[in-house]
Amino acid sequence: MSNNLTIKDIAKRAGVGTTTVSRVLNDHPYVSEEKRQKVLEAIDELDYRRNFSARWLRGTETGLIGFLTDEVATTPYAVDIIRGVQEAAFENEKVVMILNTGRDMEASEAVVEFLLERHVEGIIYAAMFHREVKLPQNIYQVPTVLANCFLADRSLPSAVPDEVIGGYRATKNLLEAGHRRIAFLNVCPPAIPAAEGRLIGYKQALAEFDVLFDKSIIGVAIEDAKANYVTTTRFLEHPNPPTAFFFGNDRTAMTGYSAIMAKGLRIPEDISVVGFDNQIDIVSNLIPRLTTVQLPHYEMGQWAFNQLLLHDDEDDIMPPQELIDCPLIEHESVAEKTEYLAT
Amino acid sequence: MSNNLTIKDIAKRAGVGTTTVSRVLNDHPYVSEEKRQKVLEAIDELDYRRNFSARWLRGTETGLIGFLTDEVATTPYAVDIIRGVQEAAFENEKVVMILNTGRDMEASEAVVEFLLERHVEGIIYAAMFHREVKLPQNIYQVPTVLANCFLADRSLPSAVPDEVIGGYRATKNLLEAGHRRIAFLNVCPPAIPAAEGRLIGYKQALAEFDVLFDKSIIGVAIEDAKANYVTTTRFLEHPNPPTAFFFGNDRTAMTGYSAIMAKGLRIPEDISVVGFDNQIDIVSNLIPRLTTVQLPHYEMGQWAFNQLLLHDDEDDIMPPQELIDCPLIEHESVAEKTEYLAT
DNA sequence: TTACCACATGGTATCGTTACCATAACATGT
DNA sequence: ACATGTTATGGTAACGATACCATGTGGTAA
Repeated sequence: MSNNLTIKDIAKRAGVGTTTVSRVLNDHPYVSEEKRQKVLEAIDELDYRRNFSARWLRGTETGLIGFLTDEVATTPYAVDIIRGVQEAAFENEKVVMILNTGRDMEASEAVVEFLLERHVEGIIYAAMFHREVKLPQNIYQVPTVLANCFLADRSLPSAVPDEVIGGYRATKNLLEAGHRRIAFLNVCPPAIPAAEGRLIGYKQALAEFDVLFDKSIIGVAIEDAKANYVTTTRFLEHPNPPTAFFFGNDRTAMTGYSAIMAKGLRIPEDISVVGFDNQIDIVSNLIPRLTTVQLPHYEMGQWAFNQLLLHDDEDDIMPPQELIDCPLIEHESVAEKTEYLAT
Repeated sequence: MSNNLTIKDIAKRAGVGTTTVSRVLNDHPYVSEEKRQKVLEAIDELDYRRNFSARWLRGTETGLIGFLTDEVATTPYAVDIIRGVQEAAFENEKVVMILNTGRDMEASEAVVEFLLERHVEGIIYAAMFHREVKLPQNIYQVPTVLANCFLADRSLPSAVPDEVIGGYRATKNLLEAGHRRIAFLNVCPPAIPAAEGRLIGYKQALAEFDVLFDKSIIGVAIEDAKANYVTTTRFLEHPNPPTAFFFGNDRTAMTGYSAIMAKGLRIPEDISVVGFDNQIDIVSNLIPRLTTVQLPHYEMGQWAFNQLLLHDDEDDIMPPQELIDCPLIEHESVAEKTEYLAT
């Protein structure tokens, strides 16, 4: 039922002034232990709850953080960004409003307006996949931090995955297992940071092990499983075929498994495989489970929130652009390639 | 920058009273077109935004809806429930606060308390998978609706998937393609509604086609890919092997693909497969794409929100328990089994 | 003794908006 | 002419919590 008690009610009940009640509620000093107890009892007995609207009205702070995204709330990929933000926010007594905007600017602007109307203290903008974003101008009216995306002019703080280290770790893992011919089905289009970074990491690892980069076993992973299947098959039929595959994402690795098995080859005995993204449902239901690289969604969310708390004061200094590590998650899809080690 | 304009400021600027401004803002009658224009101009020029805290303080309504869940925000499975709620809420000018609670009662109670402190108008409680839930007592202090879960005593409105029709559709699809031996790896434990319902649906469809229920090709799909792989293999080695599989979820179907292919069998030419859940990343990256049954997450979210809007007045009448349809999503993993049709 | 400070306490103005009341102009019906 | 109703308008008291100010106690240093 509607319980509309105010601090006046408990003040009366406890036989004190409203100010004293407020002091107890906010842990302010100058309240005798005796009265504090009385107030707490009264609160308990009447089962009173503070009205946060009134509270925030007085202080001009709303305690609201906006979480804006192109479509992250809709998709499973980056759900952990939300979790990261949420947990950090909860600890800081902030409330997160999650909204998604379409991709077009006008819709975004309207949603930002919605947040501004509610006087959010800050906005976190997250993208579903690591990419450059363009934001509506009105977002600058409130502190904003980006997660899993960035602006061309770097005018806002931003956290993105360190794709290079991810690509490096995946490749190095295969090299250390003795593989020297490692096919790479990179994500695409090639201009996006994931594709660029992972390729650099791949090359770095190869160079470290004195393996020449061979363009003929580099392909692209697109959003069409059939096409990826064909690409994988083609590489397996290469005159000098790879002994290992590095797939740009776990979904493609999954399709790759099919192609490899269809050729009568075993994983990892004949072919080793590494993926990227650590999509848990895919990774743990492949046989054998897929070794992959984790995208730091949770960490980006946490970083973004904490950045927002700081952001308040500092202003025109260069906004930080954070690269967050991508750890390797090892499972059973990589095996030693002893013949090569022997050479 | 901090822009602390109030309706007083625009009242002054427009040369009218604050009441008139408020009337314009809320589309109330009794404002001349002339003054309405002046006010709108002033709002535009000063780029004023309403303070929702003050607004809600006055009206006692906070416009807040709490979305509570055991772990849905953490997992990709039921993300669409959120989307359903969110979109309905946005249209109704409500703000959704998403929070997750652990499984234990004390944590839940604390999180509900957090929501109550903020005077939410209602709570939607969602579960990650369809199951019975127990809720902390304090949740009854505010209208609450359940999505993808239910209470033993049915004391709150609830929307759950119609598992029976789902199981029926999946099985019927295989029967219509001519299959008569259909292995079923049901979800488990057997006491959960998903397992019970789908089994009933499976039996119903068999009965309709005069096929006897054969316990020897019924198994369980557990959260261990290896074990499911073994189960699938075992069924394939059955003296009278199935020509089709109905897997209790897409993850298990995915593992099933591996087991079937490892036997040198083709999908769908030799073996037809149907899944359950419509987990998009799995469904569309299997080769061939998996025919499956959709869980109505989005619809449950929408239903729950709309129910909350109604719930306000009605009280002790029996709270509705809604069964929501599970449509079949057809892809390429099912093929005609003409031999059987010929018999 | 006086002056000053730390602690304790409550009254009240205030935050920005809207509900309510009061006022006024003008039209309509009797 | 007068009562009654519709439209327009603005002043002001709430809403509930907190910041600020005022007051009062007791203790300690000068």
